[in-house]
Amino acid sequence: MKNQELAERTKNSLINTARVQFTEKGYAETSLEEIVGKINITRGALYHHFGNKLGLFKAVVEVVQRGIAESIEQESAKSENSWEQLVLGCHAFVHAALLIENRRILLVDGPAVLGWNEWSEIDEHHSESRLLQKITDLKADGLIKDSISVKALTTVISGSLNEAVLWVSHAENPEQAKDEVLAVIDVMLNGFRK
Amino acid sequence: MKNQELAERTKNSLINTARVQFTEKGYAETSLEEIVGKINITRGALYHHFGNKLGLFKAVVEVVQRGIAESIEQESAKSENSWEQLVLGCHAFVHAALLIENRRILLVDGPAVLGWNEWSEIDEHHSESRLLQKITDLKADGLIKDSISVKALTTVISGSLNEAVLWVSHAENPEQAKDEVLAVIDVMLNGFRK
DNA sequence: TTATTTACATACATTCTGTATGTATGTTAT
DNA sequence: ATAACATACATACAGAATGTATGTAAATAA
Repeated sequence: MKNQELAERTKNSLINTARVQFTEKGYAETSLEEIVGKINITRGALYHHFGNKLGLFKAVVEVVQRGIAESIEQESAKSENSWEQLVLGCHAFVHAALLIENRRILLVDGPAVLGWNEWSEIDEHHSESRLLQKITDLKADGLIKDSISVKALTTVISGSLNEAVLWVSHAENPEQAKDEVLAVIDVMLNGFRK
Repeated sequence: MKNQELAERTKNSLINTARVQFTEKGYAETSLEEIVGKINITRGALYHHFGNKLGLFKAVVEVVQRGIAESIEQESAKSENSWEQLVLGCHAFVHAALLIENRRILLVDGPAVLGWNEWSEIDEHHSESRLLQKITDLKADGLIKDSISVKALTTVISGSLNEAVLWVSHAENPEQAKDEVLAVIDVMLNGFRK
């Protein structure tokens, strides 16, 4: 079993340093040599474990998504009220997505590099699926206006959160911007309530 | 003046075919040879006129943005009512962004390739500035809830529209999806109304 | 203990972008 | 009208990056 844990260690090292590089320079601008150089191995190891550059990126994306989903889960569990859980979840997403180690991969490069189909497939296993589930429940409980499509609403909310995070992160005063954005989101969510 | 119009023709050809290629294959996956090959010139001409690959992409983005902005302008002008103009503008954006020749460049590659700063700089000269202006006016006229920040609201609306378009374009039934999304957007906008 | 798989390294082929240079044609100044 | 210059490209080349094919030592299985 010494071989397996060695492999596991190299894979994790690759994912971790790749995440840093992808975050700092973006997918296209990071070379694989840059990544393997940081941990003193060669591209041979990388190609052995991940097949190609995209394979490594997907592995990084998985880690990022898992982290976000966990944050949301944790935060929204702080309330018993179903509607409050939605609000808490949205706020948690904003907080988590704002973190440097998540932002670019989650909001910019992820969708662009992987393309819509592959991206939403991954997304649906994580944060977006949580949001969809919550909204489906709220709709079933009659807490959301009847005229509204659950999937369309999920999309609209998700999109607004994404763009909001990007704006906040580039605002002159990010703290204030975050407050403003969260306030707008609260109003928005309330607008969908029955 | 014969030289100038020749140059203008080549530039337009490059922009047009580049737009097609960028739309079909994305920025990273299109090679410059592919573009110049289609119109039987060499990369020399391309580099002469646009400096580099990014320069050509920016030129394409400008064209796309201008088109979208014009659609919005035109549609929203169909009403005298200020609030209706906002709604019409949002709907027009959805329609325009859904067009194949705009979608990918506007919603996926544009922001990812150019990065937030450069993208918003271009965006602020076109569609986003129109939206911001409209919302600013509505706020000044007391038609929007007081607690809401104009810039944050603009961001939220813009983000929801973007994501909505992407979802509609990949839906099994795009026509229905579009109707659903527009309905959600109307509800959302109303939620911000005072 | 021999065979085979695993985890890499090394070497190489290919494909891009970008730059430097060459050239013919158009434009301007005298 | 012609010399000087600028423009609009084409051509050739350098450099970087991905991906693939092959080699190898260590671990594991037979």
